Amino acid sequence: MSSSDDFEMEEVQVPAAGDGGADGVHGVQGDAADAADAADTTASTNLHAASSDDDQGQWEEVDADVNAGAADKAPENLQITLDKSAVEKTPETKTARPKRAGPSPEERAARLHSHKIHAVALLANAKHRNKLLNDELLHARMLSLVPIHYQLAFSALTPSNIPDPIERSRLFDKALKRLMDWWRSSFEIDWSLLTPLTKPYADVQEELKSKRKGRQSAQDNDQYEVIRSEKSLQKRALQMRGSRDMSAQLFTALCRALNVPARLVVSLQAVPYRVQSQTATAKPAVISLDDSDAEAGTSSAPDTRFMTWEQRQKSGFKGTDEAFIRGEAISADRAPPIVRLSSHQRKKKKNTPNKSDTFDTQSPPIFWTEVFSRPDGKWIVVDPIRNMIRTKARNMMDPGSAYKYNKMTYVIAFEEDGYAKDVTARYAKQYGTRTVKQRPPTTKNGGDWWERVMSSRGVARPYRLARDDVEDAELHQAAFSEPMPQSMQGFKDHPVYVLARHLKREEVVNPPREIGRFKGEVVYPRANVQLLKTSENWLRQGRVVVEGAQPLKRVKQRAVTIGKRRAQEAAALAGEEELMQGLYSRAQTELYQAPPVVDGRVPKNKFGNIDLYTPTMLPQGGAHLPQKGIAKIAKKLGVDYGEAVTGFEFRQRKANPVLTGIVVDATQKEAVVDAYEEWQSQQAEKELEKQTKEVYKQWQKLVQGLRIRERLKEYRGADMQPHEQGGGTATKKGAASKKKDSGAQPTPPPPPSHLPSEIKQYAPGTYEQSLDTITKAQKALPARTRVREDGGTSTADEAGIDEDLEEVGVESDSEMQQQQHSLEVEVPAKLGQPVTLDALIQQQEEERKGSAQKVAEDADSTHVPETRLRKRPSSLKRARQSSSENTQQRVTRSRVSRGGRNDRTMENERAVKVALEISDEEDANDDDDDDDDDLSDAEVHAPVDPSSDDYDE
DNA sequence: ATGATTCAGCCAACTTTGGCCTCC
DNA sequence: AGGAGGCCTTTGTTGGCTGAATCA
Repeated sequence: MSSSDDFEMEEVQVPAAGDGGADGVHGVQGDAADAADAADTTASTNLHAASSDDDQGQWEEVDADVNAGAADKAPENLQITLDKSAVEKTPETKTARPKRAGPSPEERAARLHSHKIHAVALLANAKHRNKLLNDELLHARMLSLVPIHYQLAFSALTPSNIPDPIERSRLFDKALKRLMDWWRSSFEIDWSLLTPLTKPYADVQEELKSKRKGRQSAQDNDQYEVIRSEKSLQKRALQMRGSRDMSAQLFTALCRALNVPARLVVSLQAVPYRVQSQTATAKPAVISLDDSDAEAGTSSAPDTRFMTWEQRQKSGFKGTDEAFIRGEAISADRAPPIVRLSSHQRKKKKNTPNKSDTFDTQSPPIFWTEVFSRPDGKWIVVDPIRNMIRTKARNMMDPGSAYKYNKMTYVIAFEEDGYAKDVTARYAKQYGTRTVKQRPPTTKNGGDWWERVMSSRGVARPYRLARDDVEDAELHQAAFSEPMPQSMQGFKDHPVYVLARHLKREEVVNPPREIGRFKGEVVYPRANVQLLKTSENWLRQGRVVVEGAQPLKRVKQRAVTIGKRRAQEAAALAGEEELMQGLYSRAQTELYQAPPVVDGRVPKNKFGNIDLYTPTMLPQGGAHLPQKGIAKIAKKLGVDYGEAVTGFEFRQRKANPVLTGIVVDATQKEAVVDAYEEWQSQQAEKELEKQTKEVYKQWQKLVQGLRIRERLKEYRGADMQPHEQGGGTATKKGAASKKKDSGAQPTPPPPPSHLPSEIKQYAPGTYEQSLDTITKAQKALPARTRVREDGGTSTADEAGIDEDLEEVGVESDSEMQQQQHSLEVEVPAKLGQPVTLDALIQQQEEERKGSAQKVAEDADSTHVPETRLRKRPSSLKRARQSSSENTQQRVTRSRVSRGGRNDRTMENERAVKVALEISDEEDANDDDDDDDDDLSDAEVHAPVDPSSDDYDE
């Protein structure tokens, strides 16, 4: 799909640039078509899409040139010439690569993780394989194959037999050599078996993708040598046949069987995490082919890279092993993928001089053996297949840049005891220049990932042997005796050498000892590179620059804060040169010694506080009390203190000190802390007291309101809703019910909410007063309410209020606290949730009664019950919410009381509910969301919901 | 052909002592 | 009225890295 976009884009652009040459246009299309084949992945899609802007820019530039030239020349001529060049140039730049083609941060991370996981998995695999090699039966079987005199040659090499270590060493080598010869002639390498070499990341992704799709991977497991247990090894040992890797492994086992300490060495072929850069690696001629594969994720299946040696023979590939491993066989064997690979390139490769037509086995292996020479006290490398012993290990095993799919990055040696050691330095040709740089870089805080892996439990030997020290020294020597890099890139991040140009802003070579020159530039030892900091930064580390020290380097000052910025601007205005700041090395600093506390006086800085970036900065005789709010106490006590600045926060280009407690005279510490703790407990008490008071107050309000209500009821002698009469109070409810009940005025006995006429018998002021009180009580209730979802109904709570009223006064403090607690747990969000089942049941109960009454009073209004039904839940809900102070204990009691419910309690319940309902409606504006069916609301706030009028009649 | 340089894009480190509003 | 304390809000610049393109 992206390719069609590209296609269109090209077609539009070419004419836009003028009457382009036919060849040029064709070229563009062809390339676009190639891209169509290639652009399978979204990544490449994006890359192509991203490139369009750049292309456009180029075209625009061309146009500008046309215009510029138009003044001098005839436009026709111009169009032709410019167009030609433009067309020739554009496809090149376009298809070559978009300008910005680096992997996304996500892909970068994925690559890095893949690399790490792969490396660790390979390490674990090798560790396991190494363990299998210790199998005693395997050893016995192998020994049974080895002629006895080979065995005796080793066992005879004792210091008592041959006292001269040199002679012993010579004989050891000789015995080893003979063993190798025997092995080479006896063990048959099966070249048809695959060795898992490294692959480009894109190839791995491709492979995974096809696996996910369920497609059978072209390279099946039977192409690999599957080792399931020791038995598999024993079988191959008896057959004396297997892969080249198996040869190395079994030879290691054989050495161990012969009581010669032997290591299994493996070069881990982890998927590279870096994008293969064209310039970064020395690439063989096939590179354009391979790269296109990698980038576009196309065609050539990964298995081509792993063509077996047998396949290779059939294919008639005549190149060298090296060329074969590099993947050149692909071009000879398979149909070339759709990439631009000119034929002369392929010919050239085919014409590479053949070393031999037979399979030469000189390519570096993935597995090999190290044998410990006791007479020398050293590990020596052996490769029976290539008949190599004690050869310069670097030249022997490092595939260098010639092998694209055999990369030496981690070389690990597993000893018989299962512990591993990184011996890469012994084998890598360019350890610092190349090999180490292929590993994930060390992070600032996380340290060296690979070091951590290699020092982890089960990998590194927890104790050290004498030979470890010898070897470490040797490896160190190997790493540091590496010749100087031959390129500028080689010096970058080199562990041994450094050029001045690669120094970072805050780095300096001190002392600047010259150890060589590279293209006229002085080469310094990396060991002499020092990290510098400004004096302020050293202070943040608890150090100060010693007096008289001269900065080792001066750099431009960074102006991040407004203050610094202004200072710089002022300096610029004054014509002064840029503000510079000096950098100092750690050696130029000393530990900061704060002025001591004298006579209880804490020394302070110019801001009136005390710098305490590190614990070492605490003044002598001082004590740091980090408690929050302790400064107030110290002040009250009259103790001198300084607020401790432990860091800074940056906001809006300003640095804000982070104050963490105070510093006081150490002798005052206890007094201040005691006072602080005392104050804290007082505070806690106060807080509790306050809360308790508040709870009492609220209860008081509620109880008062209800008592007033009770009294009103007594006045009336009936359970009525005086306020519903409407009149001067004009509550919403009243207004609503007035309208509703207008036709049923004379009908006795009316339900509480529908008897406006009787209200007139009471003095309106009394009603208002009582209503007001109840409303206030209601409002005073905490905002956080509870909606019970368990078995207990909230209406039961309300029913129980009357009984509970008597108990309120005797609630103990602990119960109060529990109330507080339970209140805190409740989630206000529940306010808006639907009514519970209990509430619905209750509501239906109400409904039954209500409709009976309603039928009596308002025979023709069939909508009313429905209205009430719709209205009830919200009212109930609110009522329930309002009475939320009821604690768990109270609820329990209420449930009990529900059992003995009589008419009177029912009445009370209803009364409470209605009362609460009314008061709620007084400030019910925010309830509109859940009460979309609230009739009275609709009437009072007229335009809220016109449709609700329909329910009215 | 190879390596050096340049460029673009991106990320992460660096920076290092207020001011306003509310509550008590 | 005044002081204390909480809250506001997370920048902008640049060094350094990577990879591609271009130059030598």
